[in-house]
Amino acid sequence: MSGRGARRREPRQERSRAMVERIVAAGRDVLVTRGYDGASTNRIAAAAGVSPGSLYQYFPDKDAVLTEVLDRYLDAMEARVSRAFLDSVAAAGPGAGTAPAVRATLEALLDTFGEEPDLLRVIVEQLPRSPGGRRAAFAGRIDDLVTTVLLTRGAGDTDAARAAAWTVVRTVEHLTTGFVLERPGFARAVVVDELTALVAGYLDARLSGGRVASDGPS
Amino acid sequence: MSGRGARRREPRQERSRAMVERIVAAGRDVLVTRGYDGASTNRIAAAAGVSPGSLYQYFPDKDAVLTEVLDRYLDAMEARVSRAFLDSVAAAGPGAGTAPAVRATLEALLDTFGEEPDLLRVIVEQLPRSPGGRRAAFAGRIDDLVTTVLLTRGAGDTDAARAAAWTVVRTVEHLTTGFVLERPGFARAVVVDELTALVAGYLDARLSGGRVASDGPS
Amino acid sequence: MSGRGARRREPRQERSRAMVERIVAAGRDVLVTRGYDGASTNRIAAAAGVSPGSLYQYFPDKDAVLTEVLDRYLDAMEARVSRAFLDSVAAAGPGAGTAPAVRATLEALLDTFGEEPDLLRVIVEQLPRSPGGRRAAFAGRIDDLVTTVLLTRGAGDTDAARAAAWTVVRTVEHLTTGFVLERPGFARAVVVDELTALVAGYLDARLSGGRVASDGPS
Amino acid sequence: MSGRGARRREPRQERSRAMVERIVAAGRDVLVTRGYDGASTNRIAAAAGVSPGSLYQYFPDKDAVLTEVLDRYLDAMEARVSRAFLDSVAAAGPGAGTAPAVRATLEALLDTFGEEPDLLRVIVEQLPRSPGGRRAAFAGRIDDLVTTVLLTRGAGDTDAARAAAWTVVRTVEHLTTGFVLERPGFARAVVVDELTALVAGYLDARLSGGRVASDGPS
DNA sequence: AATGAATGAGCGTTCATTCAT
DNA sequence: GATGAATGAACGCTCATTCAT
Repeated sequence: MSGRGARRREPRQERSRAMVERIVAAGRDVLVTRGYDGASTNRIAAAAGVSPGSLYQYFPDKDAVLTEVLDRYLDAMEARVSRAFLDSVAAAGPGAGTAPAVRATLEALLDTFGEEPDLLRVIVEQLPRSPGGRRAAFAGRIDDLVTTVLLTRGAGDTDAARAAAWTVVRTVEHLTTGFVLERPGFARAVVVDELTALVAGYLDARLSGGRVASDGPS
Repeated sequence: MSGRGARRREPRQERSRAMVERIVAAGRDVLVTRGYDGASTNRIAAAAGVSPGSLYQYFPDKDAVLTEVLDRYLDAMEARVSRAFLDSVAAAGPGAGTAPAVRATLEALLDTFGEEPDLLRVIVEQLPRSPGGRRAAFAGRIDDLVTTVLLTRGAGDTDAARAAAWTVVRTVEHLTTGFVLERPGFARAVVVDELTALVAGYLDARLSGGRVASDGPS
Repeated sequence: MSGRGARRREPRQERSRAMVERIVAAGRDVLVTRGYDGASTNRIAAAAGVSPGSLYQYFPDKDAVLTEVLDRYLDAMEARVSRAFLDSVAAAGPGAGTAPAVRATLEALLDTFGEEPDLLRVIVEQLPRSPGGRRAAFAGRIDDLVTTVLLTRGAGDTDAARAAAWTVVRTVEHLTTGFVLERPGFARAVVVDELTALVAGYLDARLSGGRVASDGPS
Repeated sequence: MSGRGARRREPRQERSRAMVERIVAAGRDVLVTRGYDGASTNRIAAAAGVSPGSLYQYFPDKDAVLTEVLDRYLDAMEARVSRAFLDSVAAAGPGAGTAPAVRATLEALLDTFGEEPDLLRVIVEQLPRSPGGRRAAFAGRIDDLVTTVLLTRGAGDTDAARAAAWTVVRTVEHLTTGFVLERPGFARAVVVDELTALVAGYLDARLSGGRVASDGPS
């Protein structure tokens, strides 16, 4: 995961595609069962029923395999999160506060993260993050999505919306995954309530009257 | 970084203490310059101007060196964060909202995290986190601190205070480090404003009237 | 040499088999030239003209290489010793005393041990013996062989035959190897005579009249 | 144990002598409890309550310590074995066969070897023997002793006596230690009987009529 | 004499990667 | 393409030995 941006070659044949699939699936399994340190190329190739040499036919190096595993997880996440967010926004309608949409989004997120906690854990706890890497890109796209919605909901200028989006996206991402992985001593309903209060309160203030900070900005 | 709690021996002599210092400093440097994977014992020893054998007179294994580097960083953090938080609370006084205290704490946090961004980066991005490890313990102690203050400020029952503390601590931790490491396209003052709005709004609602969620709890 | 029974993988190809041969041969050479302590994996690999990694494709650990060297020596020994013993017994015929058979066996043994005295020396002098290890097993099988022959020759009960076999096997093994390794100041013919007298006298007494000890047993 | 003949310096002072004692005692203990591979200089020094540097004040290298441990064991053995042998010879008187003396010697030997089986085991199974080393010298001195007695009992020429002594000494040594360490499935009394028959039969033939080998010498 | 901190060559082993088949 | 044997640099760590104090 040394952020060199190594990508796999595009397979041209059906056979090749199947091989890539097996390798990625094996990479995922080995990653989950043996951890990042145990995810050696030889082990992944063996788990895929493929020779080490073949692995290198499709992936330039070890990181590329794990990057692909991560990419797929992140792509699936992004699709579900985007959809859940947009559905929630649509369902809540324009009139009310943001709380219903936030709450619905949170529920969807917790459902999603809870589905593969083992993979989530190894990604969050063991996979090195590269500064300009996939996770940053992922978050950046969610930022854009939320920014757009905020702007349509009457947030002030673009910069303010971006800042607000950056803030809530990271907050929600970190606390939902944190809840799933830490399993702190309170119920899921509690986190949902708290996070809804936290985020909806913030967004409502941001959207209605613009600047709020009663103690004056710095 | 296997949280088995391996600790270095207590040095008995000034000479020994100096050696430990050199090794820890070298560990820090190598960690920053070569990353977690590049932080081999031989490299750390060489950077410290010391033989590999000497390293093992003071540290039982490789993890112990990096754990010590992390511990020192975390201990310093905890001291500064705790102090900044308590000072901010005291300075703001009981009457006003929480915004001034939150803002002051955030400023202190950003100052602190901004001092060694390279080390912060490698810690956040590359060091494996173990579930019961030092970083969890660190966060747990900050949770306790904030919980206590919330209770003295009129939060409801202990459980509610704990949930609120868990929420704001993770939010503030993640967003302040995120700002320092991501360098998103807006100014520090903006994050401070946004985070102050986010957190103070949440806490004020939590402290004044108890449950707030206007859309009804789940 | 930790008798955990680690065995090498079965080579699948001719190429592989050749590699195993080279490694085992190199292990033998290094063992003989540098001694047990000098028989490091890297040295063996280098002597075999092979990388350390290759060694570990065929042997699970260091001990497995040396165990294989020892096994081959012992297997060859056992085959030759068994054959020589049985041939000698057959050639001597049932009527006469045991002396001719004993003498022929001794000659064969001294021939055999004298062929690779360097390897014999390092095995006897430097290789750790584990109580339940290969050497014990080797001796045990020879014990069985001799026991069987003694029983067919009219030894008393099984227990007596086992004790007699145990006695003569160890005696012969130790004195023949001792002669080869110590090179005491007398000729090979002398040892053969003395050992023949020692063993044949004992066996003849045991086989003819049963208990002999004229001073009375304890 | 590389047979380079390294010896410790002679201590000149009482203090020094005490230190040597502690080191040797610690060497013995560590050897027995941790085996040959576990008997590192640092461990021995620590067990002796002495610094590694001090150990090297009295012993030129690691082997010298273990050699000293072995020497003391061997010296004690030699004293006891010699005495037992000579006492047995004297007690049996000149008239009878050799059986009573052999039997008494065997009993004494088994008593002696049985006293510290742990140390005996590690010496026999793990300590490298050097060709011209202490154990050879030990056996050589016993050879001389037995040779002398055989000559006084009417053995033929010196060479014949030496060969007979060499033969019986190795036989008795190997089988008595073998019985103690192997614990084969029969009683001590059985080994005593068998060995007595083996050795006494041989010696009686050698002493009475000279050459015996009925099948003709080679 | 005595200490014990310091050394550094060397150990057994792994694994990302290559390349002859 | 696909294989899998082969590579070799590097790893974490040990320990006999030295030497400044």
